[in-house]
Amino acid sequence: MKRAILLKTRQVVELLPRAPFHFNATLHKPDHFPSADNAWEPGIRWQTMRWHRRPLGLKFEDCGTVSRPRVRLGVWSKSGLAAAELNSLTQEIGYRYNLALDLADFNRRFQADPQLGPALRQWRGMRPMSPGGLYEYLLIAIVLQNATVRRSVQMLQTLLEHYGDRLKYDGRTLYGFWEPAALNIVSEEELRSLKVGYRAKSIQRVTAAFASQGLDELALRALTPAARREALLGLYGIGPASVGYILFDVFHQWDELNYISPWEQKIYSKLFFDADPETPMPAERLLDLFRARFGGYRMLAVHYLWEDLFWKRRQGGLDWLDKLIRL
DNA sequence: CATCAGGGCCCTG
DNA sequence: CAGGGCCCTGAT
Repeated sequence: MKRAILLKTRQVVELLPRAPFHFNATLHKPDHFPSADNAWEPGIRWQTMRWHRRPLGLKFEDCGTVSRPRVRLGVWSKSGLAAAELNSLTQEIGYRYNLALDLADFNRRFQADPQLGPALRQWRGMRPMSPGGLYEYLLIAIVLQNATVRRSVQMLQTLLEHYGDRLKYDGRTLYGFWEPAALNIVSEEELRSLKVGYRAKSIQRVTAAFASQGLDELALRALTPAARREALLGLYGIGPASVGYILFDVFHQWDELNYISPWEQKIYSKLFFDADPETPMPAERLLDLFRARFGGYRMLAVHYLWEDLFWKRRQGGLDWLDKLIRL
């Protein structure tokens, strides 16, 4: 096992998200598969992150309320960040966790929706979030493809163990994602030996896009949605399902919902039509419903109901859902 | 034991 | 634009 890197310098920043802000429903997504780059307990999330090549350990602590939100962010590093670095890091975290997102229009518009209204009240102030950058998300999307959840978990774990950093901070040891350049020199054979299968080629080519072709996440943020989609679809191994997730989670396109995969189709059919998962509604019919009911915020609306469902699943009793997830 | 499909995507015809 | 093939794994 790799030796752990000790992140011994801690710096603290106070974050003030725009109210309303729901700490736990923002900082923990029960539908995400578990991975060793983060940990959560109510009121606290630990998350590793690489910023300007430095491996960091983050700790978010809830120190406020939904209407008076305050988050203490601990930043652990090897030797401390300069003020400008800490500042740019804080900006980026604000972006990735949508801390400044104004939900007023969204909340107003759907408060009376018989299905969405109650979820908006229960999870008032929840935002989507994506702790990693585009590169990390692409890797996660690739290991999700055509695999059961358990296998996806295994593939990411193996990749983190082989190419990531073991980071020790705040009494925990978590893995940090590798720098694309560090993986760019690895052969397809070596990757295949880690049992990622045919995904090895996608991993290599996506990594090369960052490490040697200069793909720039910030530049993609500045593109129009259509150009951004096209650029992402141009990446080898990235198709409509992965792009849909990325445009929403990484690029914050709240109305992005144009593709429904078969397993999601079953869940949506049950949620919105109470249909038996064995005989789901046609995906087109679901998409029409979303357009009509949630237009402008299609995926954000569905995100609230989806998270609500997966929080409920934690309490147990959703056998039909457990069967569809098959951990 | 063998067979099969899974939280897709690429490539071919 | 439909359909076959792809790595591996656990379920059947």
